[in-house]
Amino acid sequence: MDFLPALRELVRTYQAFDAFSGQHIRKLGLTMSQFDVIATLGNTAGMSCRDIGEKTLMVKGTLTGVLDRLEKKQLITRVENPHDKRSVLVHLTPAGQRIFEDAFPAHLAYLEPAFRRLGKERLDTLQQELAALRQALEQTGKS
Amino acid sequence: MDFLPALRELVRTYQAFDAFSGQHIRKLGLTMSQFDVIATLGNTAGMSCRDIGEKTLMVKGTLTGVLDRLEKKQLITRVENPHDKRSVLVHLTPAGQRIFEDAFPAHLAYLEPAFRRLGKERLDTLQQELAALRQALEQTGKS
DNA sequence: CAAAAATAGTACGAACGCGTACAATATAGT
DNA sequence: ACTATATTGTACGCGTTCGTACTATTTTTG
Repeated sequence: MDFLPALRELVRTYQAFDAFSGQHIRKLGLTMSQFDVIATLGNTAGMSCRDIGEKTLMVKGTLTGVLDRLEKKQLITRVENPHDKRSVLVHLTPAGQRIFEDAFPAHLAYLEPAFRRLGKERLDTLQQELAALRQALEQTGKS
Repeated sequence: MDFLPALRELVRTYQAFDAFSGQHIRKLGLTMSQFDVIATLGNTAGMSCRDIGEKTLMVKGTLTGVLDRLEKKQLITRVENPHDKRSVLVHLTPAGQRIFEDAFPAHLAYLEPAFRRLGKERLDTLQQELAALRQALEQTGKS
């Protein structure tokens, strides 16, 4: 079975999205990962690294570095979790909150036209087939 | 329009593939990028960096480093192109050729069961929808 | 309760990935 | 021919990504 074309298209499309999205975000002085963390942290009362990693799909080792740079930019703070001294709670600072309120809707508005071109139906189909492939990969990986 | 779920699935699926594929390739002492270059170079009489980059979707700056490491491993060589002194021709060494002949089919065989689970039809659909999304992204990026 | 196993986060090294700048060479335009 | 422009690859810095190892805490178990 010749799955290489589909595979190739997966990579190409992912990269196209990454380029398209990243181009906009870099203008705000952020990286995709940093933006992702800020978007995740918005409208929350603080999250552990573990939870952030789960949402953003970053492994914890990666997250440490991203948080370090966000902390240096004074967009987030790390405070000790009183209930579990192993973990920390990550919060947006007021400056981080401001970026969330400005940049997040702006970025959605930037992305929207591209996805609108596809239409809801095709987008749904795409999502389903992607999920099926992912499951196939994860299932095969286990066995 | 709520495109975030589809977007999220794109990223998750890409990462799932990357993890699944990379896991196998790392056992051969290669990285995905290195494997990609070797697979591209197999059955050719040598290619320029430009062409390799086009096939593997790496930007030239990235490629320089990957080629450096492959050269250090003595899997490729860089020879001057007599027709155009700006460019170099990248070849597989005999050792590189051996890896291509062994690892490339082995890796396809490793990937195949996962894709087989989806079936040809769903795979085709997936490819089409991905291509549509990519075009939408590229079109929107231009205008 | 004490030892063993799990969990949270950090530290670190290797490799990518991208943007920018740069040197060498080719190609166009005049 | 000569200059302006484009192309090829490298150099470099910043940030990400991953795997592995490690410390500090829970949590589980015997």
